[in-house]
Amino acid sequence: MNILEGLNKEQLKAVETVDGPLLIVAGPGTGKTRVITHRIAYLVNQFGVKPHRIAAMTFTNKAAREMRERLQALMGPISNNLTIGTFHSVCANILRRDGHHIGLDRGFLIYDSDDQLKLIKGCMEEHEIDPRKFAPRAIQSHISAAKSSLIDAEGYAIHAQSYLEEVISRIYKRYQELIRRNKALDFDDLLLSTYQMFNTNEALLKKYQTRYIHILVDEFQDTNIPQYRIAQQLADQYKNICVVGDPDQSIYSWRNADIRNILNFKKDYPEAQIITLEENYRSTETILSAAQSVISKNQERVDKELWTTNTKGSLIKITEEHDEEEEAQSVIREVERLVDTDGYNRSEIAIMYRVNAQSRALEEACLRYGVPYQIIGGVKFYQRREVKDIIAYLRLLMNPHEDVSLTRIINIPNRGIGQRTLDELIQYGRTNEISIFSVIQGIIKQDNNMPSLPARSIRAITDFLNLIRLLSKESQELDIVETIDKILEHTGYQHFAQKDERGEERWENILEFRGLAQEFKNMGPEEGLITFLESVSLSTDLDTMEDEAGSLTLITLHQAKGLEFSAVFIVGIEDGLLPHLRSMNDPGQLEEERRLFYVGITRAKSRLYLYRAFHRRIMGGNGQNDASRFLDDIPRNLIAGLPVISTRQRLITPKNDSLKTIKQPIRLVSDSKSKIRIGDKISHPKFGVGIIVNRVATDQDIELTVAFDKNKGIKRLLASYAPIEKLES
DNA sequence: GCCGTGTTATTTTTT
DNA sequence: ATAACACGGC
Repeated sequence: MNILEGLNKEQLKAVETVDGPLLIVAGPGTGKTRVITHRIAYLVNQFGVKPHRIAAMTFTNKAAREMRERLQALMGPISNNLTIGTFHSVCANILRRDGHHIGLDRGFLIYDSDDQLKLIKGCMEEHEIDPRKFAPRAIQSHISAAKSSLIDAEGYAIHAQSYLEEVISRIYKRYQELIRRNKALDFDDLLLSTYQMFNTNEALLKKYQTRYIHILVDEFQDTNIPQYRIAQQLADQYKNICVVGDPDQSIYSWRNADIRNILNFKKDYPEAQIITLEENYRSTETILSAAQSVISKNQERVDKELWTTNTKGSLIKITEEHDEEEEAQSVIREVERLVDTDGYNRSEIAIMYRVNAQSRALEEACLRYGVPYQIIGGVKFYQRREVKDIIAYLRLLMNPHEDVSLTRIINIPNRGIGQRTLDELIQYGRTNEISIFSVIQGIIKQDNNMPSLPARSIRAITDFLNLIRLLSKESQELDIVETIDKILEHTGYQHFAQKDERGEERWENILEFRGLAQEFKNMGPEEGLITFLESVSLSTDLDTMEDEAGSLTLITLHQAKGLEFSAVFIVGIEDGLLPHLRSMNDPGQLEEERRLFYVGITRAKSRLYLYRAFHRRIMGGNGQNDASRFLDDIPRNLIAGLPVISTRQRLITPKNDSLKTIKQPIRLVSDSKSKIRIGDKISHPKFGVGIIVNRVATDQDIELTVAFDKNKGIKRLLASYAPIEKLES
């Protein structure tokens, strides 16, 4: 198979330009991934570059996985030798291998922002800083911003000016001490430490520089400074650095992504070639030109004219609804119409929104109409309490001196170690700069000067110590799944998890977590534990998203980047939400919001729907939102639907509920369904078999409450919509 | 040490 | 409006 086949002129040029620095500016839908993968395959096949001498960095694990799969198809199993991953995972690997040069333990843990926050709170407590005066989250983001600017704690201290910076500086310093003592790195550390290690160890850097002949960076517009620097470091020997990005899709500045990297790239490599991909293969002409109109309103932007030979396609439909519930219902009805009459598959359709909270109304509507759906993000799987508990146990087996995890589970399930006792342990640990685990060991060995505790507490901490010791010992010879089982067994976690009312759900989550560990089962005990914990820390919901056949996708605009769907619904296009309230005052941030909208629009292949609601419950209150200013930027001739849309002012509705009455015509409940009674057994294509536990007939429909399988739970469905069938009992 | 109630912040986006 | 969190009583 010819790798160069079927590429357009620019794509071809991008693939064939293999020498020296290269910037590929790739608009949405222009075949970016295709170019990257073909370029890699071309390097290997045409020039005989060994796969292990090529590194490609992506933004998400999902993107990495996709790239790997495509390369596998293109060049077979040797693709396994390529270095492909997110910056974070690539750096984690480098640090596992060579971090000992800067005193890192091979089994270091990776802290997520939750762990980070706990540690920061602990530091603040130590320094007697009132969390009401200084929000821990704010401090956290300042520290993160500092690290993203390559400023370490010492550097920060030197330049701290204001009182706030003074405070941050103290916390930063202590935070860094503690995170090191816990043998952990946070996300930013993964990058910063790698950069610093290379900076201070020339021989080591040389080793990597010599190895990697080609460096590729995807989603370059969303890289931060350390990431760019690392890419530069790695590429410094051969200068074959290829970065691919689209400034118009830069939406992560809040995570310290620095769009100036693109400008700097041109400055740092004046000899760099620049190739722009402008032919869009994804969207209809209508959608593309709407996108183009929206983005062209940004001031800070290099012009780029996308074009397509695709057909005009349908007009963009803009719909106004009264409140978020009606918005959700209206969306779901249209989704179902697309499925029923236009032959769309639900998995080809996505609903996108600005903030996760918006998913709720949509989810409820899906449940009511019995529409199978999957929510990406939301309460993240690894963030669930029960899952984090088990992770904490695993981390302790890795390193019992890790205080954050220890404090988390020392009394979970309850074993009689209360706050009082724990405080005592923490306090002593702090003043003597030793871990809580060491304090416990000391007390039990009856070392001098250890805090004295009531006999009852001593018994409790002794039991805990023995538990951890037993588990550590056992886990040395067990694979990761068996280790999890031992944890569950010795802690009695199953009973603990199941006892409260959401118990079954929690237990299901644990079993799912255990299932995820299976993948690491055939590794050695330590290897498996390290790798599994790393994978848990670095992967997100999006990565584990498996296209559940036939499910509608609910997703934030941010997460949707890089994806495409036949039909896209963007909801909540209102001032305050789609330019988000927090971004409306700052022109720079406003432009980022517009880019976010642009990203959403350009996900759509053939149909685009834009929704807004007049009323939206915001933090309890009842908010009325104006239509988004961005709607004005879509030319009217591309829009079907409301004729008044161009004047936003007119869209502010009177307070009455007149719109509420405009409802979908009543659907008749079919005969077979109306016969369903309480106690009947029914089956549902997605939820399986369930039993009717309640039945309420309203004037228009029959609402059924159905108890499904334990992991699906209880759902309320409308008889007219839900694709259910009565089973003979 | 545990459980309940009241208070408070919290909601932007995530590797 | 919701959920985490703190405080106080048992």
